[in-house]
Amino acid sequence: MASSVRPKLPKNYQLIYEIVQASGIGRHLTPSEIFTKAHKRQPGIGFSTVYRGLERLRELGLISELYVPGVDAATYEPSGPWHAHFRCSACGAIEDVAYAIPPRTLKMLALQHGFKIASERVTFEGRCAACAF
Amino acid sequence: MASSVRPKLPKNYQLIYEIVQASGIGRHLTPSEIFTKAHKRQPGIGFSTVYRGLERLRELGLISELYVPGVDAATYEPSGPWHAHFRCSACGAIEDVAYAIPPRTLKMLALQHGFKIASERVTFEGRCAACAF
DNA sequence: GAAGGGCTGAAAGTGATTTTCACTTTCACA
DNA sequence: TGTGAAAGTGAAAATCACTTTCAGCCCTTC
Repeated sequence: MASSVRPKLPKNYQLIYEIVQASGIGRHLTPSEIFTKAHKRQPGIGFSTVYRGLERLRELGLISELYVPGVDAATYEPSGPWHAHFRCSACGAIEDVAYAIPPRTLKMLALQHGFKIASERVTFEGRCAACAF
Repeated sequence: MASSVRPKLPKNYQLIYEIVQASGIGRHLTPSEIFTKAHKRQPGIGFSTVYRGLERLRELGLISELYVPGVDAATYEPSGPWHAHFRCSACGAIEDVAYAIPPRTLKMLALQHGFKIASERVTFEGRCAACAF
């Protein structure tokens, strides 16, 4: 389905979506970075539109939002398979990590505590390869 | 060691520490809640002192900081054994969950990616027992 | 072609956190 | 016990991310 038709998406939202897509999985953009990029392509676009767009796209599941401790802005990335994130406490880089908590474990925890788990967020912190030494 | 001597801690920081301790593991306080409590015991204490104290205590590893998506203030809890957190998307409650990613897994991931993991944060989201139905 | 809903940008508002600054307290050591 | 340096302090202002509001525009639908 790649860049399949999405006829109902207002063009500004489409633009935002493209920007986040273009950044690729593994890059993580803050709203203001997105705004800057969007503004280049569409001068006159407003801040609020970017926020609204991000919210909408998130609702639609097209992008996902990510809160990383130590970064006070939310960051966005294209939706993709579940994965964890790693943040280097030295250089601040954020890396994707192919890891998800096993479904069996989730089920067990949910059962134990009596709640329903809809999503999980896993973030590691430490030093990346470049800063590790 | 319980409330062991910590001769080097300025008394305001000590106070903050006590407040967070007193809240107990599993309770999660925001800086402004902490400020309010501190202010009762020590009228005249300033906001900045609370923030500074929290920062210091965190550096010392005496308390831990927790960012929960959907809550825009940081929250603090006494340091304790590693555990995950669960946030109910309906009522906003935050629960502790006794879960940590197995050390073996961490080691493997670290090896794979070439970084050193110092800490992990795991947050689940969904509906708590009360809201699940 | 008119009605109505969704979308828009600008600007003001909100609330958490950080910074600044001048003053006070604490501490190590002579 | 005196002394200077370093650390801690509170108030207020600044910053920063984000949200809300509002009046106008555009595009679809009838």
